[in-house]
Amino acid sequence: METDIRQDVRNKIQSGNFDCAKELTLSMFSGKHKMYILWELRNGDEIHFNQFTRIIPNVSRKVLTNQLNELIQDSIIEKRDYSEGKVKRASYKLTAIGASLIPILTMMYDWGEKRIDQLRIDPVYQTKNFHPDV
Amino acid sequence: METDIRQDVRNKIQSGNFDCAKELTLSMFSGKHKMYILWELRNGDEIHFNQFTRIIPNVSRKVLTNQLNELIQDSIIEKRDYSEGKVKRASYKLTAIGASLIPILTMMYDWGEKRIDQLRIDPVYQTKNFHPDV
DNA sequence: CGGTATCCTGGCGGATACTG
DNA sequence: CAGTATCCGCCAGGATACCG
Repeated sequence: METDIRQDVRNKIQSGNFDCAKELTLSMFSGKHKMYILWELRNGDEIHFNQFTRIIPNVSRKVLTNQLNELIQDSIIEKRDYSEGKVKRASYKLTAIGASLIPILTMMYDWGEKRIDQLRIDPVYQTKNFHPDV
Repeated sequence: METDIRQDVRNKIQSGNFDCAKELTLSMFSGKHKMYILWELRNGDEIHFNQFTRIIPNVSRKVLTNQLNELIQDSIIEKRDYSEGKVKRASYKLTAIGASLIPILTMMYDWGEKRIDQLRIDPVYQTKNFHPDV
């Protein structure tokens, strides 16, 4: 099996199969906390590592590091290092490429908001879809 | 753990936490073959089950059924049953809600195409990002 | 402070065979 | 034809502890 969509898409591209445009885009933010990270960075602000750990509910540092590194590898964000001696300090912000992804997230945000409103108003969804066997 | 983003988002919404708009949207097409399915349906066409099995590379019927059913539960697609006697026949097409998702996929497609072009032109990505440790 | 290193687990998705 | 049923392997992501 391969559930790693990033690796999957990379392999396709490297082997000359470029028929995966949507999948490439999806793979940019399909990690569990990536949308959250990108959303926080959307204004162009720099955010420090420990800020993320405080903002994102229940992320371990390992997982956070991992998500950030993947975003860096994909040229979506970039890291700045402020370390002095033993005290490390790092901040992250969007690259130009990453910034170009924000409109998509905004559309997704809008779509989701509207859909949530529908779901709150129309209780049919609750019974018909949230409990399909009723 | 819970990697099931659909369930995750549902739980949030049902428990009154509506702060997951983007995640809800993402959860609509984060199954492995869902984007492919939606893309094929984007014109409003009806597509039969076995057409999908031929179009999508290497899907088992179980997985395909599963992806289709999740999309139905989420009111993204709807099923029509043509069965006569023992011979089953089913087709699937977008709902209005599903159709409203297509512009997002289109944006993702466009973004991915542009990004792929960049990657083909700029070999730096190959060394710097596809092999981060070089 | 900002990471690594280890170990572990739930569940997605694949393979295969059976059914109406 | 269009599914179920069953079994299984893999890996993202969580917990925890250590490091410079």
